[in-house]
Amino acid sequence: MPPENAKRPTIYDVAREAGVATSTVSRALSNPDRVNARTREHIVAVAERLGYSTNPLARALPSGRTQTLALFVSDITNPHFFGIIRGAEQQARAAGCTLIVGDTEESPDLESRNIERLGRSVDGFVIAASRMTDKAIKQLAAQHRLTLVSRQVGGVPNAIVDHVDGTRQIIEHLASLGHRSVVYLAGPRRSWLAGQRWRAVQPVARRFDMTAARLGPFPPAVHGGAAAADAALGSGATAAIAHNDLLAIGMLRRFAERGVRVPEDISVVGYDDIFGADFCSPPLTTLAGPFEEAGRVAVDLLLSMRDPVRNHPPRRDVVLPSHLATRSSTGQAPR
Amino acid sequence: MPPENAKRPTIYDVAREAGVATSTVSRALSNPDRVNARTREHIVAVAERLGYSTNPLARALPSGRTQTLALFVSDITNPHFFGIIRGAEQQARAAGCTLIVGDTEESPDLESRNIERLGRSVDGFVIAASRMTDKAIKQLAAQHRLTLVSRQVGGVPNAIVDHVDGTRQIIEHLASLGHRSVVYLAGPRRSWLAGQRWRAVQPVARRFDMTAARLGPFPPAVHGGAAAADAALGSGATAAIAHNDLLAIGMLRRFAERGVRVPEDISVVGYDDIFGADFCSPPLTTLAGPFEEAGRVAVDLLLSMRDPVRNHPPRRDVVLPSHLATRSSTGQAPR
DNA sequence: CAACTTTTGGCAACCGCTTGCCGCAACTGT
DNA sequence: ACAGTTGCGGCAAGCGGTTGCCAAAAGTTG
Repeated sequence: MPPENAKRPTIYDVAREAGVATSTVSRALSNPDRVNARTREHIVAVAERLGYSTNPLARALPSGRTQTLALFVSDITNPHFFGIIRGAEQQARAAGCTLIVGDTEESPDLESRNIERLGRSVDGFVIAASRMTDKAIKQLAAQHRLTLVSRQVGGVPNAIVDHVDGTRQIIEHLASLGHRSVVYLAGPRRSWLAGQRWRAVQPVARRFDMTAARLGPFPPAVHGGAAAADAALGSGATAAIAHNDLLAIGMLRRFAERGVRVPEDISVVGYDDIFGADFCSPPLTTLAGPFEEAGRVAVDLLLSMRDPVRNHPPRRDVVLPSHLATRSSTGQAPR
Repeated sequence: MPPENAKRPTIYDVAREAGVATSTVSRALSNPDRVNARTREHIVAVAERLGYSTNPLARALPSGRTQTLALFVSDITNPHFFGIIRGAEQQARAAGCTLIVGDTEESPDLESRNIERLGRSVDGFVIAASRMTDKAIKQLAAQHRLTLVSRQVGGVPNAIVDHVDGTRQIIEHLASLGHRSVVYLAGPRRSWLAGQRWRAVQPVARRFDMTAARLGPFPPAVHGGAAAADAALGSGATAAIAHNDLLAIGMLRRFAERGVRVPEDISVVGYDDIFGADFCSPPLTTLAGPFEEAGRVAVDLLLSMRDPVRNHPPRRDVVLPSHLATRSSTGQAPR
């Protein structure tokens, strides 16, 4: 028996069966106040009996509203995005929307191509950790409803976790442990966060009279850790700040291989507090943040662009607080 | 400037501009052989110039084909599903389809509700690690195109990793290390895999003259590990097989807390070989499998249901080979 | 050159639902 | 009792494509 063999009932079937016009059925179902309570009940009962359910495509065609949102993440295999995905999905569901999750595999091209492709069938986009240029984002934002996570571009609503303040926390923590020289292992060149973080490292390091160097870029994945670890060691710094936890974990592994003790010989810090950061060895000191919340906020911003509320100017640049999860990968600087 | 203010050109605009009928435009774009090469080129050029792109919704309405597939996983925060998601997405993209990924949060209700909700706007469903009953699945499969990952239900196409053989590998490995008693820490009652695995444990254990016990169910997450570890210890077994790596990692943590040495005091094995299994401490022995492939196959099966090929009966019950990733969490049985 | 086949393009009817506008009937106030 | 509201339901025109059917044009054949 092939599926879908029996045609599903339409609004016409319901109308005929209930002895009313299709418009009445439509209104009874989606605009309840517009029709008499008695008729509505009757229609609903008939619809129920026939097993009617409205076809979202047909509904979306005239209105252009699909009740669907899309979320793109730069690497779906990075547990960091879990929180964002789950938060976004919850919020979307709460608003009666479906969420499409897509992986753009670190490719700005794939980002814009996906957006172009889905443009008509989605009410808006959230892009997490976009790898596109500012210009490309602005251009896309002029054509489509768009919000960002972990990225700020003039005029485009976004939600970020405060990594500038977070970086301050990291440096202060390292300073308090007596470190005088720190190295930042950078993420991909296209990553906005990578630039921001490095820019945040410098002034704070200066304030604490530490030397700071940047190395990289490295692929923001575990396999990038080996090269990063070797480079960090070569730099002579006593503390290493990795672009993210994936990279940090890869570094820890490499250090273990080479017999370098963490934190006795070198301290390591990551960003994101991903799954695994608390049980790698040694457990990783890392900057944690409310990423689930960031996902929720980004969807909220998107929905408020779609359904603008009077006297309620859309928020932009929502900054969420971060905090340092201090674990054993950081310790007293070797003297 | 509000986005979407300028209406996008339709097929009518292109037709008018090119001086042909809409049907010709439609055919030129989607059925190239049906129109003269010269006219086609002209139409394509005009379409290009106007920035026309076809509205997928309008296209989907008459045909019922949306070129969209949905994948539901039982817990999107379990890294195990990464591979499946990525594989499915790649295959979907290769076929020109969009993939919707949804999290059903271990709830069979959410599974069926989601399917009901998306039924009309999607060409088919893949469910990974479904928590629904056989009956519910069969019923849904009669109404919708549906394939499964990590689940077998009579008649419904599916892709699984061979956990029966995998379980044999686990037991043999433990037997070879001198273990005589093993305990299986079960996953959720609704998990089909949990049942299958336990059923696979028994005969093999018997063959090797080991005693086997089952405890649980435990939530298949890190936080379920504490209770599981305590229970395993209480059972007196020298080896513990956890329902999945999340649970196993939680157990390792609890053992560490309680000062129980792994593998000296007790050996631990998991399933799935997730991100983190190789860097927890001790690194986890676990059953690995080609899950990315499983995701790909499930999408393939789905597509072949949608576009049946002559003399090409649909495959079902695709079984992929598994292999044991042996690490330090298993060792000689204590005498 | 007539008769016949094959291309090629147009007409118009859907696909299933929403919504602006209209008219009827019941209700209101004087 | 009559004109003026108001509430409720129906008509029909879209939304933007696809496609079966048909006719005109072009090509083929004897």
